[in-house]
Amino acid sequence: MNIGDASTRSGLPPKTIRYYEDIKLILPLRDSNGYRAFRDSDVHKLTFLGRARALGFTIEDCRSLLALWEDKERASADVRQIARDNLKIIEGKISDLIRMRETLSHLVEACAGDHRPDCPILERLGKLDEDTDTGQAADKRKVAG
Amino acid sequence: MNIGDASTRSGLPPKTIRYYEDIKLILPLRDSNGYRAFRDSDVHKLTFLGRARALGFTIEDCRSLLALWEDKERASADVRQIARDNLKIIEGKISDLIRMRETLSHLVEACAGDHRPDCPILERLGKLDEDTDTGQAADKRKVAG
DNA sequence: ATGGGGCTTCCAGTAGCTGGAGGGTCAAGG
DNA sequence: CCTTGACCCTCCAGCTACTGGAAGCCCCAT
Repeated sequence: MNIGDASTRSGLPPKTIRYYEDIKLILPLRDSNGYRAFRDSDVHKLTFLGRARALGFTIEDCRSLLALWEDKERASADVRQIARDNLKIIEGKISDLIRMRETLSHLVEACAGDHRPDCPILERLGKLDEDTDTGQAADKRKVAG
Repeated sequence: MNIGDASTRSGLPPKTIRYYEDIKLILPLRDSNGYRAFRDSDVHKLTFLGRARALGFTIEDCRSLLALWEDKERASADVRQIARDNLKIIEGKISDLIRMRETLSHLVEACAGDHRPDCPILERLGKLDEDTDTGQAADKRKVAG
């Protein structure tokens, strides 16, 4: 199976598949003409990767999950730990984003949005006195986006 | 004022400040020794930028907002439009992340997390039959993170 | 033989910084 | 006057997870 078919079946773009080979997440065979030759097991892995990525797992998480997936002796606790860590990260991003949404939606509502220059949004961003810093919880964490 | 003080006052790391100068968000003066010389207005802009970034605005948004902030003839509608677009993006990210959290938390709960290899998480990721793709809504949008 | 699509590699760029090397500057202390 | 240490400078590289594009080979149908 060539990369085009593997792409269709796994739902991942060819570019992404080549990238995954590059970083050694998959190791497809090669035909004599140099074309990648995907086995069903490769496609299966790609599908796995697509789903894991869609659930927010990083590439390195995926590498670990894939190894655990292939290890029939694995302990489910290992998998669960990775998933829980990811869940924590996702929850952190959600609360950061919700805080942003709160602030931003209040500001948007407060802004007349007409031809006049008066704008609570800019006032808030430029205010000198108060500490209007909105990023308290976003200290170390990379805020989603 | 040197970059260290500007950093302390604005809350942004020196590296970030240099980067902002690099991409021309700010244009501090220079002392004869080559050190950047920050005016109060520069620090004020940096603070503005820090707050805008904390609210999820992109660098290019920030550039526009800064221009509007300086333009005393601006229409508040222009500011509001940028803020609303950002709000939409944030809301999209939130719903993607909430979908991920849903799926992931169910899976984590379903997983025994012990020494045994049975694991619903891996089963779900590797399943062959059903379309368990979780990323329907995340098509084009870059899912937060 | 020619055309078109698919495949290959490699290079560069995206966003928004961050880390580090290698070196200049400045004020205080000995 | 010299050293020490905290600053500051520039430039290059790297992070995540791809994506776009150029240049060129391969294969099949007409």
